[in-house]
Amino acid sequence: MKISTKGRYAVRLMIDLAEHNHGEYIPLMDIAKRQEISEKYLESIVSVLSKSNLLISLRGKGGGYKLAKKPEDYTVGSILRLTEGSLAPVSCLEGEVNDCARACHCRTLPMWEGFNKLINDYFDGITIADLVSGDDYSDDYMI
Amino acid sequence: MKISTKGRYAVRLMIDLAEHNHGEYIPLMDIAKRQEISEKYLESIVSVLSKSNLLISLRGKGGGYKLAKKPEDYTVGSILRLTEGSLAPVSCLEGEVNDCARACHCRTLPMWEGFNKLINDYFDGITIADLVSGDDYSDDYMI
DNA sequence: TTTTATTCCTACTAAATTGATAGAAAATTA
DNA sequence: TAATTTTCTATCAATTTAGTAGGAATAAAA
Repeated sequence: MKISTKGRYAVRLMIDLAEHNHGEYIPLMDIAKRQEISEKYLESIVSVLSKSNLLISLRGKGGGYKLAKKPEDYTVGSILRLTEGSLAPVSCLEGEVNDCARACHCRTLPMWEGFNKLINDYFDGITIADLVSGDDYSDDYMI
Repeated sequence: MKISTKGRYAVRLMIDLAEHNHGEYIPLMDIAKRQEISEKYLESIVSVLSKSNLLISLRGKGGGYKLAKKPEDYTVGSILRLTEGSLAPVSCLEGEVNDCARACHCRTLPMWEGFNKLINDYFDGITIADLVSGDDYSDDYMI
């Protein structure tokens, strides 16, 4: 039950972009160096964010990436759902409809549904703006 | 970010044992058939629960497994932590101390700590007794 | 005592996922 | 035209997940 590096690196990348959010495009290499993450690996992560228009990109000299919105307009949930594929804790909750044959009499389904809601609500309640400040907001994260 | 079959099957196995909790030992094959899970695979899961004394086992004819405690005395959290290895959403929160070099200035650590607490509190608030009844308790699971 | 039923133990394996790496094409600016 | 940067396609090693196989040990019953 782990958040993969894809999701974790994506959040760090978004925080980095928010902390250097001065209107200019920021080359991926700068972020990779600051975050100590391989540029090549970061590339595969940033491409997902870019294709979904969470970021604006520009090729060539002077190019790079910048935020498409204000830091407070990105929830961590939206970033993780994109990069992790889904935040559902069990695969039967991934789609719109639950096509598991056991669903109608499953003893554990309500528990997983409750957990699923808990996860999504938690991460949808945190924005990138909440994370850029150096303050420790841990108390706020505990419901 | 998925709960593996090990954890999910373990919970189903415990529910099955609770639903057939009449003092007799229950052979693993019976559970495997009812739950439609391979007996051989269930074996590897039940051995963890048995070694940790969550279950009482008896070999030979008339043998099998039965609960060591009342269903209401097993939290889902204790079962999942055992079978999943840990419920920590990031590896740096697995041990007693966080030995990640980035920990002291990590922007995301408080968020993961809050999430970690949320997960453990949620599953520690649900017992096997809560799951054996056919009623839909989903509202209770939403905090 | 033999048979039967069961857990317990060790080892193995296929498939999927994770976490990358490599090389080059396309675009943009200077 | 040169330099810089994103974008695209392909590949790959390590790890985890999910499951299988065979047999030894144990206990009860016939």
